[in-house]
Amino acid sequence: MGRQPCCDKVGVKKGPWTSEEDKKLMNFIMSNGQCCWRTVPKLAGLKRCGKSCRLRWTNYLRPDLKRGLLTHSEEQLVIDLHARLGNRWSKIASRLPGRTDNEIKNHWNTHIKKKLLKMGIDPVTHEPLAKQQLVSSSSSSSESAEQLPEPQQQLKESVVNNNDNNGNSSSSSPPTENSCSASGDGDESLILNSLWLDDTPLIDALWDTTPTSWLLDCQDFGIHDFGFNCFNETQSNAPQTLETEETKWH
DNA sequence: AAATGTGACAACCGCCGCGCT
DNA sequence: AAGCGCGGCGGTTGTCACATT
Repeated sequence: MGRQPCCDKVGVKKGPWTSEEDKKLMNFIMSNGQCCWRTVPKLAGLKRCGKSCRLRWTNYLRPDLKRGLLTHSEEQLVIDLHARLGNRWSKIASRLPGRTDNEIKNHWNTHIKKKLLKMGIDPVTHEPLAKQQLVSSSSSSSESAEQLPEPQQQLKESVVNNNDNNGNSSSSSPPTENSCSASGDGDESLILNSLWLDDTPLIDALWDTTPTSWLLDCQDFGIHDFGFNCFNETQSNAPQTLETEETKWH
């Protein structure tokens, strides 16, 4: 005999939350704290599944949440962490204060993924698409027919090297990019250890000192057009960008 | 101005690991 | 020790808003 079910799916409301429901849930959590989600809907007077309440709270109602688009620095950080961790959105989110896994996942799927594809980078493996085509010539996928120009190859390599340095400044063997893909597992424990042991705030600290910001700098005009001058400019502007964009969103 | 297409985001679904009974 | 539910996670879908034709 285990526990009682989280909710008897009969009479459980679905769909978008109303402001009334939000208020009830918010009031309940604020006065009682987060505990035992199964009982929350009953005690808070909600006809929702406990799971739904938890999701609503963590993704929307939590007072420490930032709202609005991810900032430049956050986006860069997400890309870097994704290269290391794959689709482990909760792990990625844990490194971005005020952001939820759902939010980051959505942003990845709607923004970053497309940007990387546009730049000729596979959003799953973070490898240049042209390079992948050489390896697996059988794949005639039409996802992106763009060829990767030479300069980007060099830049991409700098990303790889940079990632290695960031996460593994210690003597442990640096992870390969393939080991970071959603399916790959190889040295991930090492990667994770190095990430979790590193308590320095990743935003700004990680990216402002690295050449990887080229990824985002190139996003708007396409890979064929970028110039290298943008690096220094953007790096020096990054902190301001972060600040201004954050204040822009309530 | 209306119809259609596209993008963005909130929410749901199903699976998994852990801990409780 | 085994079974079961809870909480958490990642993938997917639904819906709304905005852009384009």
